[in-house]
Amino acid sequence: MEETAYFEATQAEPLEGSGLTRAERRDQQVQRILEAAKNCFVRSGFQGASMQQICLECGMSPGALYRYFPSKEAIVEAICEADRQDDMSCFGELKHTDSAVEGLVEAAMAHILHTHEKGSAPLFAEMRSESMRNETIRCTIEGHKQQVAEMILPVLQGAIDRGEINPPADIRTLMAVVMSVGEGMAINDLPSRGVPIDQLEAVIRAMVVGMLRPTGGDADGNIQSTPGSFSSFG
Amino acid sequence: MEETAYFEATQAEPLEGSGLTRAERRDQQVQRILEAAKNCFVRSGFQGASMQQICLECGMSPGALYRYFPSKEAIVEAICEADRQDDMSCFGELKHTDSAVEGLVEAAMAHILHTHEKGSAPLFAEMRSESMRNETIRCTIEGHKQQVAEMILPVLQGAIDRGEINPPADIRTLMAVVMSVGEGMAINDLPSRGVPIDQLEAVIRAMVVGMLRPTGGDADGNIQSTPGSFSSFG
DNA sequence: TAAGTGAGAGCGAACATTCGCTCACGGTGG
DNA sequence: CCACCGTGAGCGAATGTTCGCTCTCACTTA
Repeated sequence: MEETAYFEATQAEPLEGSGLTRAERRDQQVQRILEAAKNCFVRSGFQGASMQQICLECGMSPGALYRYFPSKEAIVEAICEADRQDDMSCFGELKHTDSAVEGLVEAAMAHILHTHEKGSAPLFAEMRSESMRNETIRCTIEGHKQQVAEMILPVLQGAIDRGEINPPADIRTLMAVVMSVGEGMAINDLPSRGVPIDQLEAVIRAMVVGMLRPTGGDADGNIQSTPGSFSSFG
Repeated sequence: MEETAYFEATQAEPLEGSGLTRAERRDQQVQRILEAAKNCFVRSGFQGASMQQICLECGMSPGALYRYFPSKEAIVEAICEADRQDDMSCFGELKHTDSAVEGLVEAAMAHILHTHEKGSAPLFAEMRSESMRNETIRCTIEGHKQQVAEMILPVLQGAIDRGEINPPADIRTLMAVVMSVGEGMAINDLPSRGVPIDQLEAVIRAMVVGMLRPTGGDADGNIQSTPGSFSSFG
């Protein structure tokens, strides 16, 4: 039906027929609706926001809006899909890392900062609770989680196989905890609460080190050496 | 029969057990409404659940229900308040521990298991997203967090002062991360996803050890003290 | 003890809104 | 000319809440 093509050209210039294809203009309108709906959903929640509010926010009549989306639910789904796809971009560089600890730390920090900058924590919280009762959104979220897990897992498994890390539990449990922890910190948007980034990173690194237990030679893992002799053998 | 559903549930039964004061009966009715509303809210969300659904669930007419709560919002607030108060019970024993690591691990496990058994993760997710736009609920949640923080903080601060632990960041950041991590794991309800409890505890302990850096412990996370721990190995 | 009383409990139809959504119709670019 | 874009009044259903009513029961009074 509708494609949620994700163009960087979010500069939805007001409706001028200035040299735009019909398809281009259509995409532009879709984007306009999505952005307006996102604002409304953040403000009032999926169920609390009304179509009238969305119409008002994007300057369209109901009839016009319903030419682009068949229902309110479709808008919600499109927004969730786009948000999760955007969120995934943080984990792209995970493949190129050779240290499991640093890879996880970087991914966590990227995720936290990305969520903070985009201000998408409220929307994610909304998605999270909506997923408890909406099948489609649950699938969207679960699919996203699955994809993220499939990026993290080989990194950890590889490190285990090479003997670089020695986690205290099987990898399935480890993954579950890692994902939950990441979600908890992203949704809480710690930077907005005045938590300094470098301090945050230090705690996260310590946490990751504790969970993964890098064996002896973690060269690049610049763990702040403590005066109190923090032993790190496996 | 079907049409007089309200009458059947309400007036017939309590008449028998009339060893009740008016005030006692009133409390009983309030509880009945709260439980019914909780079910509805878990099923459909705060905004999605209608007063009619709640009325049906607790076997009362709208008129009767509105004698106990002035508005739907008041019911939501009462439920959030009760849920958070119940949630707090997990952290009561934190004072009696002498090991910061074991205290945190026990508190985390207690919280996770409590949330799992009560099945309150969906309600908490709902509260979490509602708190983004509802002032009263935000205060309820923040107040709860504050109280939990005030139980954890002195344990950590004491351990730092005594030189038992050496965290990689200041205690404010540490607290923020600990709270976020705890929330992330409670809300994800890992036991219900098949994560074994002992494995989960092992990872959490390793995580806590990593964050707190006990000066006397070894890298396996086995702390010598605290025989009262309900865990075996890590 | 018997009759009376008033406040509270409960019912459920009805209230004014608001909801998501539709449709007949005017406009416009290709 | 046709195919699309956009309008906005309006649909039926559902929303949270109210109100006039009946009934019950702990209480007073005779």
